[in-house]
Amino acid sequence: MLISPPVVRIGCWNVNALRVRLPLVECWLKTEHIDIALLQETKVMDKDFPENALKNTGYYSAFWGQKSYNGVAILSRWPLSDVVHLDLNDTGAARCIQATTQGFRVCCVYIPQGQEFDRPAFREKLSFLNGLFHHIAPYVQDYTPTIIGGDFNIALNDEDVWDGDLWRNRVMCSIPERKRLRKILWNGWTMAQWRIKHQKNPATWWAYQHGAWRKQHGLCIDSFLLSPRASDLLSRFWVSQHWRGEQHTSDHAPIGMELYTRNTTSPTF
DNA sequence: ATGACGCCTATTAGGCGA
Repeated sequence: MLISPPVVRIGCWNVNALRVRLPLVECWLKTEHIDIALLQETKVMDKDFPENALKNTGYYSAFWGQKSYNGVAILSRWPLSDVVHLDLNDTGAARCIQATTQGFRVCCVYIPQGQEFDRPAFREKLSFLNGLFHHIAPYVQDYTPTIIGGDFNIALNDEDVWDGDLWRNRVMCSIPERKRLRKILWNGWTMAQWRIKHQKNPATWWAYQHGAWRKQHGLCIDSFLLSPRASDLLSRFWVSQHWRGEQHTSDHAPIGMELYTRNTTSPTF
């Protein structure tokens, strides 16, 4: 029986294929003392998900995968309940899974990258963002602290990109997608990055090509969005960029945050 | 440079991601 700690540590990582990354992911979970993890791009079907290996490492898991692409999972030291698979843009892609654990509602999202403006994939990206807005809107005023974490594939501002001028109006930085993410934020969600409020937010993704990591050509596209109640509990936020420098690593770095588990004064919900 | 890197699927070449 685990004793409730005063804080809970939540991690989030686009792992780019869980099976090849499992040793690195387990190393990350252990060294960063992660209690709850949100994983994207697991690229593994449910029948092949390494549930037993993770159980032996100390985590329950909820997962929704498919062959070759996409795939999301939530790991927790505590049992997961109310697990739902959400097809937010009616494409059938395994891109959103939600569960409740240790009193937190956790929603793990892998937003489509969008490819090019004239492709269906870009319309599906905007449609996913519209669907996400509506799905999470009721949670803003809910007393259960809610966390939306994942790979948003959107750099919200030019300051979130290594070269804002070069990236302006390209996919991941364009006005339509930024508007949709900002609309979600304006509805009451807090980006965990705001807790550390740098001039430039720390990057979370560097392309495998072009020596992007070596040149520090990165973008901030991974985040946690916190409901007001969760935002009230936010203690720390960090980007663990060094994992991007490992051999055989993902093109994303993991992010993490610490939330207090104490009660806060209840407003009149 | 219709490239590059790395993973996937399926068999050594093509699709996709970002």
